[in-house]
Amino acid sequence: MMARTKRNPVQRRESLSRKRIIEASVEILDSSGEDGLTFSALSKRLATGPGAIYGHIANKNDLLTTACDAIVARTMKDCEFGATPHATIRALALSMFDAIDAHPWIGSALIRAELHSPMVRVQELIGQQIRALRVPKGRQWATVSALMNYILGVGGQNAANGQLARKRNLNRLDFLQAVSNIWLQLESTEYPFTRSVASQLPAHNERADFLAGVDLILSGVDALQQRRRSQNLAGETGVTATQLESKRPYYRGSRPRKGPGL
Amino acid sequence: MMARTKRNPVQRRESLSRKRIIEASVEILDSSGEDGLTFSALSKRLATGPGAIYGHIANKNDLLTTACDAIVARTMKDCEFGATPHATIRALALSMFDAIDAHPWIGSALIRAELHSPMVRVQELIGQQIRALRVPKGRQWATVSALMNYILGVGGQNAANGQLARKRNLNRLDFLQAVSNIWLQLESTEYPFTRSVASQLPAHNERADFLAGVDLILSGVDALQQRRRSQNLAGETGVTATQLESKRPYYRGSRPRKGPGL
DNA sequence: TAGGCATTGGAATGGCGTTCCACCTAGTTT
DNA sequence: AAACTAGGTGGAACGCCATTCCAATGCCTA
Repeated sequence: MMARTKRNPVQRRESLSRKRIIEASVEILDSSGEDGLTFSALSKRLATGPGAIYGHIANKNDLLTTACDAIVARTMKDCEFGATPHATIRALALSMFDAIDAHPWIGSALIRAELHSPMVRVQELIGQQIRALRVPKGRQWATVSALMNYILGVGGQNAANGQLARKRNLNRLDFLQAVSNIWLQLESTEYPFTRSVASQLPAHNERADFLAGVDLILSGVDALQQRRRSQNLAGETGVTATQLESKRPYYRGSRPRKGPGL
Repeated sequence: MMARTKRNPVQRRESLSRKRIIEASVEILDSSGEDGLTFSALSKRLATGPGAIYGHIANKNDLLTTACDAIVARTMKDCEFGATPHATIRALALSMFDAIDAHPWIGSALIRAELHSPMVRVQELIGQQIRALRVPKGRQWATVSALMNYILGVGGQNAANGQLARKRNLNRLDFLQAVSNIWLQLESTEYPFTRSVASQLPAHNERADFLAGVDLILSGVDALQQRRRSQNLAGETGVTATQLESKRPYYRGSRPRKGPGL
């Protein structure tokens, strides 16, 4: 029979490892952006060939997701807990906002990521705070979704703006001015709101506005909590089921692929 | 001198046009997914060569953004207005949710889109409702951001799940079961919340939960409005400025590119 | 020390977005 | 009516990329 004892799956020299590959990927992503991460660039930096990398990583998606997860994990470990659930959520939100700003590629990587991995970390921490706020079970999911999507959405948008500005060789202010001008040139009859916001755009503070949104959602949580308490309701669903027929029979498979098992 | 009379910029036969190209793109995207849209597939369908397309479209990004915009514009035109701003926002949210579900590629296209175009349409309609609710100027932007990011974020996530399920040849229920199982296998000490939600996952109703999130945010809007009224404040900023030093000097250009002028 | 096999790395592959340029045609000029 | 011309057209070609393949390598086990 063959060897069954495999304490270490072979540990050669300074050999390749998933960890080393991810570290190198993060370095490349941070220095050269998303487009900079290619298997040839990566293998050059690791002094090897592209083929070797595939011994440790499934494909580029895997690479991006894992790199993203590394940053998210690090961010959430360093994130300070606040005295109250509200404070903790705000702290987490700001940490994520800054992390995405510092590593803009996270934004798009989070989308590509397949359900588990990075998002779940965020979901968990927010969820714990939501539980601490005694939000009823039936509403927890929607509440966490609202917060998580806001944080990742606005964070990603902000980062995308930064990348766009860099591509155009503009600094923050010039970029916002340019956007403002474009918005001001829209049809005033069709775009009254956008035009009215346009002028405030260059002066606005991304982080302050970002936090204001978090507070808005949190105040919604509080309001529903208070209403529930004063009415002494079970409040399990909380959904007024309006227009709730789904229009399609949902998805049904056609094109088979391989990919790692979920 | 040369000809200056150019009534039509030349109209050959059934000639190519930006419109025809976008229509064909949408058809391909809907039938074959995001990966199916290639310039060779597109030019084959249009009975021409890839080069001809570049006379009307800048690049693939342009193609995707414009196709996305076409769907968003159509969706918002068909979207019914409600009796109240709340009702209108809910109707819009559901319309977008369904549109993204029907055209899953919109989700990723919206991210790639460069600031203007599709997002602005959504932003405008929500903004108009927010104004109708008499939210003070200083809070409008954060409010619209919260709603828009929630709608597009959750919608995109839902669509991504659908695509993932299709790729794995699973129907909705089996897919949710699989995700639920993965979540249940997480460390119970580290992931108490995620585990607690996992069991509810297969039974949950995406659209109901989605709407619940919209209502959550709207209730936050209402709560802040009532507080403002009862306290009779101007409430211009509404941000309690905690931890608001930005850590980096923001972005500063390095890599020049070409691309169409903003 | 000898053998075996997982790891390695570079060459090869197929496909993509994009560019290039010879051709063609509609509209203008003579 | 015939020649001209500018710009739309389409197919070939380019460079780059993710991914695969396989011969060579070197570590572990026996």
